Amino acid sequence: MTSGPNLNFMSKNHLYKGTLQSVLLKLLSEEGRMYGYELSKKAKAMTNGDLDITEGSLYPALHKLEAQGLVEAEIEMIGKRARKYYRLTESGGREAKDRIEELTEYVRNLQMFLKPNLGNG
Amino acid sequence: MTSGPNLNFMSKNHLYKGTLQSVLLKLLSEEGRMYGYELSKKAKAMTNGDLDITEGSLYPALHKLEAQGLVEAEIEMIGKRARKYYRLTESGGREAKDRIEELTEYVRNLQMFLKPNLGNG
DNA sequence: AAATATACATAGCTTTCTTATGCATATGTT
DNA sequence: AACATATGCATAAGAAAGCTATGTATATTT
Repeated sequence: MTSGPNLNFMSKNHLYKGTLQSVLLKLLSEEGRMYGYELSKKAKAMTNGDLDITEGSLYPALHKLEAQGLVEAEIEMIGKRARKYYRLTESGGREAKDRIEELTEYVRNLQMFLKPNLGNG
Repeated sequence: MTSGPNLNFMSKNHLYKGTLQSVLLKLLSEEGRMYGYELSKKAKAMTNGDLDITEGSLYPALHKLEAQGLVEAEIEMIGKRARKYYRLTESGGREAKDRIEELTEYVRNLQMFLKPNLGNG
């Protein structure tokens, strides 16, 4: 690496704390069926490279969602490699809807907080 | 209170995880000089009642900001009661500016994430 | 061949926040 | 007067979330 240094230091992940489950549910509710690695890449792409979900967060989070009955998994072999696809359960679908609303309101509130004068604009 | 029950249960605080210091710095950068209790009330008012900064979060956070040299405190007696006013230091002012930018970008990214099709609207 | 990307997983740690508790004064209600 | 609520600060103990580090293995690119 002579020319392009890795800019992976100083990620802004800390702000996303508390949003991870909601983010995963949102993606699954749109794409229908995704696997872990795919989820993390998609999340990153959709947040301008800001949200870098590490494996240490991602997989435990997915397992937790599964344990809560919000998603269900299915392993698919791609050549010799196993891929674990997740999709929302019925209750997961309802939960996703709620979480997305909650996230949306949260964003609206943060925006109001940042620009109180433009709150109703 | 016979008619209006307390709706203090089920706060949505969890989403705000990671934003507390930034929120405090933002308020101080606008108001110039505030005390703890005032900060928590103002934050709540500015987020539609959503962000309820408890004392157990608030005071340790302020102490940490002080230890980092970002704010400085001054005790003022109101009658017999002590009030601790905080204001940004010079480096705190710079930090506040950075944090506010970061928060703004974060909100922008979350919004893009929630409505990718309206991203450039 | 070596490096990087894909793909999953878990243990241990740190940070952040919540709950619970404590103390004290001021104000409003009955 | 008594009681409840609001104001105002503080800390200890615990929970929750996420990060770092590590492990394993296949696929692709250089």
